[in-house]
Amino acid sequence: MPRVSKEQTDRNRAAIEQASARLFREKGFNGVSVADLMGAAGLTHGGFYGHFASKDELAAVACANAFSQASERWQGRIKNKTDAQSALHAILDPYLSTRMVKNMGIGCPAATLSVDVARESHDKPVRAAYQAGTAQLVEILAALSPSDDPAERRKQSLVQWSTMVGVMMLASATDGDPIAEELLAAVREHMLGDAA
Amino acid sequence: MPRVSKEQTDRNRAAIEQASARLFREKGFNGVSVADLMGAAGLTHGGFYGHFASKDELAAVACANAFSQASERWQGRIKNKTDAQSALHAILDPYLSTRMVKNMGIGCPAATLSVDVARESHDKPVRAAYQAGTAQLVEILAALSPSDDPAERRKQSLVQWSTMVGVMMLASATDGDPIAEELLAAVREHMLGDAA
DNA sequence: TGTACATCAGTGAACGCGCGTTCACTGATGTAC
DNA sequence: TGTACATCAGTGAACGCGCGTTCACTGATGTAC
Repeated sequence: MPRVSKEQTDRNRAAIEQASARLFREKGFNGVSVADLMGAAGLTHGGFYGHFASKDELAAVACANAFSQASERWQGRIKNKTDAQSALHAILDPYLSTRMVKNMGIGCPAATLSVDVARESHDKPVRAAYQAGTAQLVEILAALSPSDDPAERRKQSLVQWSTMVGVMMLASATDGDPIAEELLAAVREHMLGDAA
Repeated sequence: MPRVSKEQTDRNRAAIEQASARLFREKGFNGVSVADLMGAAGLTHGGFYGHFASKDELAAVACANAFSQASERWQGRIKNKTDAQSALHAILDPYLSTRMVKNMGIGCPAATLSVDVARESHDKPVRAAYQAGTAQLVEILAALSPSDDPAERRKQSLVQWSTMVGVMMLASATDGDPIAEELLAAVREHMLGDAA
């Protein structure tokens, strides 16, 4: 059947990256095999090394993509908001949701990949991708802080970020237990003034 | 060389559990083999199934132990504190530390095991252990809240808990980048009023 | 535009390796007398 | 208390399996004329 057109090759690579961004978040770097990833993209495992030098390299690409997608989604949600508070709400409301808790594959990569990245050695490319992605998202949050002082905005956004990521991971890990919903509700009320 | 005395058997089992509590946190459930665990306890892999029915069962035991140790350490730190604020400080000050960030093996199991647990299926014994441990620690925090309203104390403690766990994971994942220290400093200042 | 051929994306068997788990075996421990 | 023997904690080879990666091969794509 091979060979395949240049356009199809590009589409195949994109499909591998997209499947990886989802599956790595869902099952972790060690929880998905190269064959799984290629299968999810509709291919067989042997062709993998025509697209990527190693599974580690793909992990970095997939991580970067996951953060880029999150960043673009955030930007899209806030771009026609007139005040900082409603912009923050537009980010937090869908972020702090049961849907995100139940679907790690589409959830925040900062949460779902955090422990995987923390266990990677410091020279692995995926760490750089994670750090860059984190920096990107924190900057968006910092811009929405009401404070005049940039240092204060930065600090506030780092605390917010910690709470957001923490609650998503705790709620995922305790999913099925009432405490998961309690966590989400408490943080929603704290950050959104939400009664739901 | 075998067999071994009853006392030695108990010591061996304790050594396996202790090594597991550390290594699972450090490398994750899938990152450590049964042979690794037994080796760390000074034994060979074959004897494992005399102590535990499966690696999954040990994961649950190790998780429960890690939470119990954390809970006892917290209780010990607050037991001779006269007011709630200094008790909270006694818990948070060593918790929000670089030492904990750099040594996942001794770090908070709620943080280091969260994503591993989140990826386990709902009927795995380790999930129950994680949920019970979480409940234990949150109750300690809730008791230290200044509010009169129990529901308010509970909500505050859940938000605090999310922030604590989130910052530890984010700081671990970004360790080596300046943002890791920035995260820790921002949360310390937020929760402890710490200038360090 | 049509033909001949080189390229190379994808296939699937194969590589060495490490995994969780099983099991026949060993020999010190614990016990019965 | 001392001896004979059953027990069983720990050993290490072996099981089937899946992993990341390599590679000879295929045949449609892309190109040169």
